[in-house]
Amino acid sequence: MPVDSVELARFLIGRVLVHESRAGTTSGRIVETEAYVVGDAACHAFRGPTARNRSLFLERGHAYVYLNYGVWYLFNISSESRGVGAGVLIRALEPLEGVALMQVRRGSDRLRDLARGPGRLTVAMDIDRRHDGLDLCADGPLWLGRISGPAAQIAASVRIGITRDAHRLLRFYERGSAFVSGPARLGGAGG
DNA sequence: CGGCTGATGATCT
DNA sequence: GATCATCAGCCGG
Repeated sequence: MPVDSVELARFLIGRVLVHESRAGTTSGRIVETEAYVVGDAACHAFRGPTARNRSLFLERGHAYVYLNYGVWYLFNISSESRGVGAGVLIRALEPLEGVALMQVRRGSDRLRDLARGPGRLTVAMDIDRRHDGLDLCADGPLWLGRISGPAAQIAASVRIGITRDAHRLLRFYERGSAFVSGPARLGGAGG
């Protein structure tokens, strides 16, 4: 696993996220991420640890899950050494296993929309605060698997939905994927 | 497809 | 009391 937050954000594109829940197993291929780095005013850890964000300060590879807008859980992976607050937001998955279960959880049959967007993917995968702080590289219900499919062509853009440090190109996604969230016009930079 | 808006509640100041 | 790392639904072209 890369030592740098931006490297991790790129490294995660194409890898599989698996949740083995009581209701069944769901998994998806990560197609979109955003890095929230050290010294980044948009990062929740920017002002130091709190009860909510403490998982960002765990060794890289731990889950940070928080409630956004009082409605949606957003799933991140801590990305630096223990004591350093930074992480990678998982923004979209291409559904692999457990599509039928995802459809039930999401209340929708539309494959493309099941896990396209950070709030949708936690619903489809049934990820919430119970998973906050889990080591995603250890034995457990939620874990990171290997690369799925051919090597992805990765593009970069500005991050979505933030106002501070908004100009930085810290969003990464698989070029051409139908499962990437956000307006298409944000695409185009890098590769 | 792009643009807009209300919902909604934990968290932090 | 302000601030959100969003989403579904609605509208116009």
